[in-house]
Amino acid sequence: MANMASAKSAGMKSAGMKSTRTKSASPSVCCGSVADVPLDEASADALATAFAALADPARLRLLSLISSAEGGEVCGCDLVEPIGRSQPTVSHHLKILFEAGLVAKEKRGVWVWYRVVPGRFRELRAALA
Amino acid sequence: MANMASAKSAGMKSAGMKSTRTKSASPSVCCGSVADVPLDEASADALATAFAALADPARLRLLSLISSAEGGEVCGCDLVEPIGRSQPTVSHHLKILFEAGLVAKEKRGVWVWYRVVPGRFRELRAALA
DNA sequence: CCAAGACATCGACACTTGTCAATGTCTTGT
DNA sequence: ACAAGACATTGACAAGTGTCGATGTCTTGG
Repeated sequence: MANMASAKSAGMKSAGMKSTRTKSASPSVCCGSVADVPLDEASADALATAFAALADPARLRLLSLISSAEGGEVCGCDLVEPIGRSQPTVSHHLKILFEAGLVAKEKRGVWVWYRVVPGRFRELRAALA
Repeated sequence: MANMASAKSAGMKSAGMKSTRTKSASPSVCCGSVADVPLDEASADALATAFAALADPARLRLLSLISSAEGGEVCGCDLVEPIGRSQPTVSHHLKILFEAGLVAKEKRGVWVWYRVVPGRFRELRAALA
C-alpha cells in the first residue's frame, strides 16, 4: 500500500505560521505566491480576485489599449469604440480594473484618463513565480 | 480644446487588418501579451481563459500544494483533505488546471500524480509584461 | 470473482458575471 | 441658465461557475 500519502497528510500541519502581517494588503492582494506553502485562504482569495480581473477578454483588451497609448495614458472616451461594447459596459470593466489596482485614473475636466499601474503587474507576475 | 481625443477616435480605423494568423494558438494561449497593440479578440479570449483558471482560491491553493510538494509532484489523494472541499469538487478544479495547461498529470496504478508546468507559468508571466 | 478505494462524471442548485437600455450626475461652452 | 457630452449607476436578464451528493469507471489486493 503506497501510502506515505496518508501518513503525510496526517503529520504535516505545524508549518501554518505564516507572516500574515505581510503588509496587510488593504484593498487588494499584495503578497502571497502560488509557491507559498501553504497558501492561506485569505491570500488565495486576494490573489484570485486579482486574476479574476484579468480573466475577461474585454478587460485584457482595455489594458492593452491603455498600456500601449502614447504618453502611457488614454481618455476613457477613446476606449468605448475599439472595444465594441456599450459605454456602461466599458465603464463597468474599467471600474473592475481600477478596483483591482491594475489601472489608475485621473479626472481632467469632463474626461477621465487611465494608465496602467506597473507595480501591480509586477506583483502578479511575482505571484506566478 | 482638449480634443485630440475625438479627433483620434475619428481618424483611426484603417488599422483593422489584424493578422488573425498569429500562430493560431492551438489549445491554449501561447502568445499575445497585454502590451500588444491591439490585443486581438482571439488572443484576448485565450489569455482570459488562462487567467480564469487562476481566478479561484481553491485552484490557487491546489497549485501551491502541488508546486511545493517534495519531488515536485503529489498524489491527487493528498489534495482533497487540505483543500477542504469534496472529492468531486477537487477533481473538477484539477481538471480545469490541467486543461489550462498549468499542471500535468500521470496515472500510476490507482493514483494520479500531479505536477506544475513551469513553462506555462512563464508564458503567463510574459503576458503580464 | 469480489470488495475496496481513487478518480471521474452527472444532475441539480445557488450564486456570480457580462451585457445592455434607461437614467442619473457632473463639467463645460454658449 | 441651458444644452451637450463624458461617465457612473441602476435594473434586468441570460449565461457561466463552484459546490455537493449520487453514481459510474477503473485498478488492485485478496
